[in-house]
Amino acid sequence: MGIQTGVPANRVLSAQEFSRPVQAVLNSYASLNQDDLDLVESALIEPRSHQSGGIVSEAEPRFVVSGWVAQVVQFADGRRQIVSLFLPGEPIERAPPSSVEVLSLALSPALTVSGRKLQELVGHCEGHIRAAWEALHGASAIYRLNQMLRLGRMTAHERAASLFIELHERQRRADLASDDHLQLPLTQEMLADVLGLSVIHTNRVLQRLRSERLIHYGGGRVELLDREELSSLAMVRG
Amino acid sequence: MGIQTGVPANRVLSAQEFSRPVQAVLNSYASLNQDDLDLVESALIEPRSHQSGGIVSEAEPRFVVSGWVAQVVQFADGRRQIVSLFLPGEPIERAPPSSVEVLSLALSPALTVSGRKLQELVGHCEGHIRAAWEALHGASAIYRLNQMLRLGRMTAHERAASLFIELHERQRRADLASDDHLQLPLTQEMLADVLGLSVIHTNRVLQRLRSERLIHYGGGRVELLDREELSSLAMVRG
DNA sequence: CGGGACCTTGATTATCTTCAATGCTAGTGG
DNA sequence: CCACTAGCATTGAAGATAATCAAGGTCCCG
Repeated sequence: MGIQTGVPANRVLSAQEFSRPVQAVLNSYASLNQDDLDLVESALIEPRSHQSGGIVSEAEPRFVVSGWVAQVVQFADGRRQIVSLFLPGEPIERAPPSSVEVLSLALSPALTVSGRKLQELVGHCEGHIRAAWEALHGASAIYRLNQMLRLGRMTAHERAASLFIELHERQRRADLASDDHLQLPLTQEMLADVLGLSVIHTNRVLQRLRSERLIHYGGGRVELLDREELSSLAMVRG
Repeated sequence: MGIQTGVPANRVLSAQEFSRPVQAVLNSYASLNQDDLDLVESALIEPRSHQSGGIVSEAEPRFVVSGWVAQVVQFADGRRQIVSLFLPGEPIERAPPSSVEVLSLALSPALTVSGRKLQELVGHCEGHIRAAWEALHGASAIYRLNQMLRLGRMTAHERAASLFIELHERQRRADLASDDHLQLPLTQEMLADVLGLSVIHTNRVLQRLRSERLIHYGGGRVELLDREELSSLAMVRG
């Protein structure tokens, strides 16, 4: 084997355990009945665990179960851009075969499962689960669009607000966030690579958001103190 | 009918005429035989013409035949971002159903055709035309990635170089560009909205590229005077 | 000739990056 | 327990990059 793309999860994990976030996300798009939930649980196979910084194979469709995965582009001169993030419950997209190398990396210790079998089974289904599957895969296009708008036309301050609002919503779908908290297992350097900013400026932007009492930041979590204001910065509305 | 999404082309256009760029682009991905070319010609239907600034319907898959089409996001405060461009021969992507409104607009007077029938026919095909169809639709993911990298990590100077290199390559596929020229039917304001820059800065970046003798610019065309240097700015290599 | 769309210029300000240090905390080995 | 280290967060100062403001200029077209 050439590149390390994760190892079979050594601890025995119950299928129930690692299918929960995927179930929750699907359910958030179209409510699933017990049969659907069982289908998901039975179809998610081959858990693999990835060390922080490890490459996640894109050879087959995989879902993130825990930890965060990102598509990263690294330039020759050291600049790096995180093109998209994949959170627990979300499918890891295949990178386009491009002139630049795009790698899917685990940003923290992570666990993924194969969605190959689920994809097949859902292909033969109708109804809610099919709709949920399609909405789930359509969502990544929305996140990409948001990311494009952040990088293209928003100020640093707005970018951070927009990202936090989006990440919060995504985690709510996976049932992994409370009303006003979200997990953020990223160093400021990684955050900078998502936002398209220098680490130092990222740090100052976070400080400003804190001093404006819009967020609490620290310990790998963010608390949204003023969703109104953050949303308006993110231009979700006017 | 609510929104004007183009009118049936009034002049009688030969199918040959408006299928040429699509044939050329497909052929650039996997060389087509005469049967394939005929298939494309016979399957492209319902030409519609769009005035500059007109909305292009995304209700069904359409190809651009002439003129440029763009996906545009407009913010409440006037900021605008062109998220992606569609050149002659290329398929217009469907925008994700998102919280922000994304419109496909003709940036110049444009002509489009429906690819509905072609999509169906290719679905039953094997071989080169199928491969070409898939490569064609995969290409848009690459262009999106390039756009993301431009906006995220490149300087204004690099962004412009990268865009011109990309547009030149895309036009070459459609057989619409010579070795070192490309069409650029955009005002500097539109260019600014693609590059994520102010109009004024865009203007200065163009001047710099001219003064460095990397391009000639004007008359809706760009001449690439130093592809080596432009490519290296675009970080296609080193 | 007047108007409008587009391009260009200079001056000023804001935003963001870079460079160079410093602090903090957790882990490691003596 | 105490250096010692490594990774991460923070700070200040300086400088580059890009936005904004305010005019002009050009060209085309009615």
